[in-house]
Formats: sequence, C-alpha cells, structure tokens
Amino acid sequence: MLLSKSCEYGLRAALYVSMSEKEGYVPIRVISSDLGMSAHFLTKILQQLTKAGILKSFRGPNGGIALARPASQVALIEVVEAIDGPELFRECMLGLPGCGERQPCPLHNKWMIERERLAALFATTTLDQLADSSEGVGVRLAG
Amino acid sequence: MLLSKSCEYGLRAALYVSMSEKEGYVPIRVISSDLGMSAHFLTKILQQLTKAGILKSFRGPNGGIALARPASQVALIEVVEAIDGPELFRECMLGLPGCGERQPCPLHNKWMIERERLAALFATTTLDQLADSSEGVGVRLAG
DNA sequence: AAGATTTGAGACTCTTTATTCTTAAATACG
DNA sequence: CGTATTTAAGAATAAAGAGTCTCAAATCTT
Repeated sequence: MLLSKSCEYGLRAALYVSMSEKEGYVPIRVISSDLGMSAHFLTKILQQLTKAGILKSFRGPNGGIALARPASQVALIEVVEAIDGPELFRECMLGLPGCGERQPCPLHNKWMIERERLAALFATTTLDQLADSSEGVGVRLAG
Repeated sequence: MLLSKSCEYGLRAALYVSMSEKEGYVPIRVISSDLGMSAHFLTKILQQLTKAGILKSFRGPNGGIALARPASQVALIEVVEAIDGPELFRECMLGLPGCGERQPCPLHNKWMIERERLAALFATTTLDQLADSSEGVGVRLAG
C-alpha cells in the first residue's frame, strides 16, 4: 500500500475542503458524512493536519475546519508527510538502512528515478489544481 | 511503505539465491544468517514463493531452496505479487473502490502514469539483471 | 533402524495501524 | 448563566502485520 488509510482519508478531506464553495469553517461531521468516514476517526486525522499548519480549526457552533492557506499554496506532499511522514520519498525499496549512492542496493538506481518522480508529483501538485480539474467532470471523492 | 517487510525480505532472499555461485539448494538458515533475518520468519516468507512456483525446495541434509527457473526468467513483479498481492499495481491512490477511467478520482490520471511505470519496472526487471549489475561493485543485500 | 538436518504448517505472541468511545475545552446563542 | 455545538485529547478496542515457537514430514548419513 502506497499511502496509509489515514493518509488517504486526510487527502480526500483536504480536497473536499478545497472544493467547498462556502466561506468559513466546514464541520468535520459534514465532511465525514459526505465522504463516508467515521467522524471520530476523521477528526483525529485532521488534527494532524491542523498541527502541521495546513488546516485551521474553530470550535463551537459554526465551527469546523478550513484551509490555513489558499489551496493554491498547499502541495499534496505536505499532507502526506504530515500524516505518513517523509519515509516514502526517502526509503530504500528493499528496506536497507544506509542504502544510497555510496552503498546502493541492487534496485537503488531504478527505484530512485521513480521515487523522485513520485516526490515531484506530490510536491508540484496543489490542492487547487486537483480541485479545479475535478469540477463537474464526474470526478469523485467518495466511494 | 511501498512494499511490506515480508516482501522486502522475499526480494532480498530471491536476489541472494540468484547471486549464489554454487549449484544446488541453499539452506534458508544460511540466507537468513547472511542477510540478518530470522530463519523462522524467512522460512515462512519463502514458502509463499515456493507455492507461487518461483522457488523450489528440498528437505533434509543438503536441502534448502533454489530458483525454480533461471534467474533470467523471474521478473521482480512475480515476487512482489506472490507476497503482497497485485494491489500496488492496481489500486487507487486515494483508496476509492471503482476508481478508473469512468469514475476517476482527482489523482487518477497522474497516479496511473506513475503506477504503470512502477509496474513496468517490476515487470521488465529480472533477478539476473540485478544480480549481474551487483557483482563486485559494492552493492549489497544486507544491512 | 536411529539420529541429524532441513523445510512445512500452524499456533502463538508482539507491535503497529485502524477504529471507536469517553471526556474535556472552546464557542455561540438564547 | 445554561445549553447546544463542535473540536481536542487520550483511553480503549479491533484488526492486520511482523515475528517467534513447536511439532510434523522428508531426507541424508551412519
């Protein structure tokens, strides 16, 4: 599995918020309901994004979460690293510690190319790019 | 994590066997010792490769495991799918069931390209290619 | 035949991830 | 002030992955 379940949920929720029309905070309950997730579980995941400075939250009536910055300034890699950590973009495919230029594993060179491409994809894609490309055209966030 | 720990171990062991000079079966105990793994655990993992027809095994003294086919005819993807299953090369990055051409998730198009590249890498790379490229040049399989 | 070696199979434990539940804190509104 | 709403925090539970242990089956050697 490329991303953990928590990370999948976090990305989907972040995209949901990016695509949300209304100004102001979106209640987690609404997101979880629309995306078919447990509200409790999603709350926990989104707290990580809040702590990472990607989201901001507000308690009480009319509260919820919102992007802490414009969607155009949130790259996917921030969400992934806030939840799953940076390992995916750093680790050796065979799990060998210290695998690198100097002591490469047999797969190092090939995997590095793909790993860098993957990192670039996540680093250069922002929430608003995905939100924009998803308007209308049958793209969906829920199962 | 891209590959499970079991899969990492399975790949490393398969590579070890491919690079093994001697004819005949290699005892799992020797592999596990050289690669720094638990023999019991490795045995369990290699059984999956034996059942998948990638390895053959032989019990008793002078027993062990060996490739069931020439290393030039074992693609990495066979090892990965025998242990982790085919999900990595099929699944939606956001975990949405039914994500595809017809109902793409926002990341579908971008991820599909990388996923296909990854699948191609695993499908076109064989054990002997890695073994050959690893002779001498400081490439290693153990931590 | 007896004993040593090595894989096969399955139960078992431990750790991590996933998920749920409970309580507290902040906010809005009457 | 009191109550409803909503996130925060952390305990508790469930499920999956990782790793260990025990015993059985096959094979070789003596």
